[in-house]
Amino acid sequence: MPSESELSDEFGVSRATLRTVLAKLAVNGLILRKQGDGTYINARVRDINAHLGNLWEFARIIETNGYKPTIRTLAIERKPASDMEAVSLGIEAGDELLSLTRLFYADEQPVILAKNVIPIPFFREPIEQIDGQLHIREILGRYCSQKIAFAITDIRSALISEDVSTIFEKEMNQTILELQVAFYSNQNIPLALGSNYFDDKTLRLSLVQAWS
Amino acid sequence: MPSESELSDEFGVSRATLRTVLAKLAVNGLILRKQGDGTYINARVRDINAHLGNLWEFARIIETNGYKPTIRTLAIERKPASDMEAVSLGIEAGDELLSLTRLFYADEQPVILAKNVIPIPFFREPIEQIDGQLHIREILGRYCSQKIAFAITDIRSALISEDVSTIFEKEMNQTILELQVAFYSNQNIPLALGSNYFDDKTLRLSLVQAWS
DNA sequence: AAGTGGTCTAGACCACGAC
DNA sequence: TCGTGGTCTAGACCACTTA
Repeated sequence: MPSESELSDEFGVSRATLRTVLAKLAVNGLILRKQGDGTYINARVRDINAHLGNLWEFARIIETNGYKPTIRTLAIERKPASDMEAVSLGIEAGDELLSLTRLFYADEQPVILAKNVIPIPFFREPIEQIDGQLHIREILGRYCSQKIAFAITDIRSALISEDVSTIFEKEMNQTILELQVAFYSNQNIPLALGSNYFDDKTLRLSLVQAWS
Repeated sequence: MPSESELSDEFGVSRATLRTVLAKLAVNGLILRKQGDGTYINARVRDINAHLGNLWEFARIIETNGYKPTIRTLAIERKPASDMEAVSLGIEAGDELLSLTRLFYADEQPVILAKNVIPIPFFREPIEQIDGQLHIREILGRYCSQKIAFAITDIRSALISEDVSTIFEKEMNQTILELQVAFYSNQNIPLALGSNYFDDKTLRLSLVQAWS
């Protein structure tokens, strides 16, 4: 790649500004930087699916695995919060939640079952109009005026449960990945929870870490 | 937290320098920054185990799960590269590898079985002297003069295999996490591979992602 | 020796939130 | 309105690689 000076000239910005951009590419390992040498594009990382800034963009993960992603909304409904959900969300058990169940397909094969819950009080608009194709980040933004600042994910292995095995058309005794996510605002308020069942026999879940 | 100006005064550095430090804390979600308001410490994230810059510091993960970590070296030996290893490492099948098998304990309970392989030609020192307590990064640094620039990890679920179930003292039919890692230099040269079997019933594997 | 990225400075203005 | 973080500039020097 061209040097920092050349690039900053080309784009008409200062070198400091350009460096902040390059730094963001570097933490994802998309470019490799060598002092005294130059900057190189990392082809190996370019084709990896989850860069852990977009771990929850399932459609993108499916796509980079080489499949055509489609999303089917299985259910949008109200339901009371369970004890565990209430604790995680900092609300009372029994408080109303919006529950959103969606199924992601890789080509025609169902591969990710995604269940999300959002406390009803966050909604500023009637929940009947929700577009099931949207990412949680967009749903929280559009309908709740909330912005996700960070997310904490627990990754577990599990035996496929009966309902999931039916949906995925897999035999029991198969294992899957369970991704339990909690999304928070920059006020540190829990905004939403996600329970995701990931068919890791069909899709690769790859993460990239880079060090400076 | 004090404002950027106060902190830069206190430490006697420019505000730009201070901001690069704060930015690193922010990508791990350790601090939350609000324009027009201030910077806040994120207590929720502080106690999480894997910040994905240190996903492979297993001892640290065990520690933040509330256990005392200990490492036992099961084997340090030479062995020929399998076909798959050869492809991943960009060498010929049959080329010699150093194979390092280690077992991580949480208190007295074995929880992570870590197998690593490094091509023998990388070593600049006799391999008999390797300290089994070291992190791969340190082993590659000290004995091979190689620095890890980035790593790609595949996360999978699996049924516990017979040997692992014996080591972990678990019943068969249990599931575990399989973490397949490849480490690369900033020349994009594969340096080492890791196959890690992670008892996710005992340890929580948590990841944090933060957005600006 | 020349060119690269890494670090740092001392300013400036803007967007935003709280008061 | 004031103070915050977000963005940006135009320079400087250093550490390092390559030739």
